[in-house]
Amino acid sequence: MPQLSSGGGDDLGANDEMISFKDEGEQEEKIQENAFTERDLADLKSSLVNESEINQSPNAAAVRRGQQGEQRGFPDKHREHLDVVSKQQDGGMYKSPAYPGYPFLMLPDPYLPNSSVSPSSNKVSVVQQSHGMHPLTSLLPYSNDHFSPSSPHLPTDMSQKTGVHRHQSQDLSGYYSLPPGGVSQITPSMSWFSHSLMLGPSGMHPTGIPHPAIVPPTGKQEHEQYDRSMKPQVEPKREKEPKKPVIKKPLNAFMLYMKEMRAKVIAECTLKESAAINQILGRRWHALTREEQAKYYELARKERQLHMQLYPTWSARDNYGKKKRRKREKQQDSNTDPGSPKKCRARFGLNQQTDWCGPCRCVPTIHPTRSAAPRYAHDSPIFLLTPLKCIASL
DNA sequence: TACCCTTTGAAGCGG
DNA sequence: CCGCTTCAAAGGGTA
Repeated sequence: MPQLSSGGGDDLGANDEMISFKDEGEQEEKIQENAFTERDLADLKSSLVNESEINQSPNAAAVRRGQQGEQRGFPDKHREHLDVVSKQQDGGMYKSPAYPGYPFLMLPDPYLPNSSVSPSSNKVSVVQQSHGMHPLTSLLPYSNDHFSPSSPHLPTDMSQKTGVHRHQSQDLSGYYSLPPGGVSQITPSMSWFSHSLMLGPSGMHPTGIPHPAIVPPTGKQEHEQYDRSMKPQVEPKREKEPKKPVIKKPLNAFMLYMKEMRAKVIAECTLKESAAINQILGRRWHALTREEQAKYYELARKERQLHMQLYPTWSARDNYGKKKRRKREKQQDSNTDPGSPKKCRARFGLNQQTDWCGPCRCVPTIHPTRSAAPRYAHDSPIFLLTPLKCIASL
């Protein structure tokens, strides 16, 4: 349990981190709260999953993955629960002084011309709640940050350029507010893509608006994604033979969290190495309260829904093999020797961890067994006995 | 230049 | 169903 580890078990992390965060006091507060809210969060996450599983959507999203029984929707019962959460988030965590240091409140409103900008937040998504916009939407890489009419990233001539009437711009104030009838009902705010769910031959959104998840199939694509893909590009070259763009995976909750918080962590600790930053972010992620995590889970879920709507035929498998040989493959190769500490959990089982090798017991992240990832949010390691306990026991 | 590192979560695959 | 793998972001580090 991360909360446990954050209370005392995370000492290891604190030691090796050698960094003091501004939200330490805040975290202590959270720890107390977490002591009795873990199950609530589990329930919440479970409900999020259930919501996605129960409500069948008759539209393209359902068509896309209906065959695999994937179901993303919102039964009213659960949505009410979500609404409560959402209200708590909107009115609570974003406004309440209980989270004085929460970055969202510290970030300037990007739509205010004189708004001061965080020194290192140029690239980070900015969450803002004013203007009737859902406070979470701007975390979405392909949300208002790119589509808002006042966004500096938006090529104002895009619609002219592409001949697309972007009537949806104003409606994006609530793109991800879920319709009463569930996801299957495309909200007016989502109608900007509902009129044409089918992708063009190139995978580009039919509107001509480059979806942030679409990246050029070049080698650089991995680092030229959401943000840059939205910038106006004068590229007569690409007219030649547009290769099939790569549609990236939608970001999960933690990725959204990282995307938002990276700049803050970098600013606080002056680290730049992403591996180290990500370690910190991972610990912070576990230290988040249930509301805070739920926000990102919900956001990620909505992003998946949007992604599903935009690319009904896309599959995560489409991007398999896009990257080069991975580290784990090499590890596997090196682990082919019989004495290797491979798959101890599979060999001995959870009940016989004493038989596990050292790496299996105490190296949670780099060992292959880490890949036994929870399949659903409610099975998040937060709520399960995870190798993190090894860290705490060291 | 290409890959590694590092994190969590989602999805796909194979047994 | 379970275990495992891959990919998603990011950018300094490394070969």
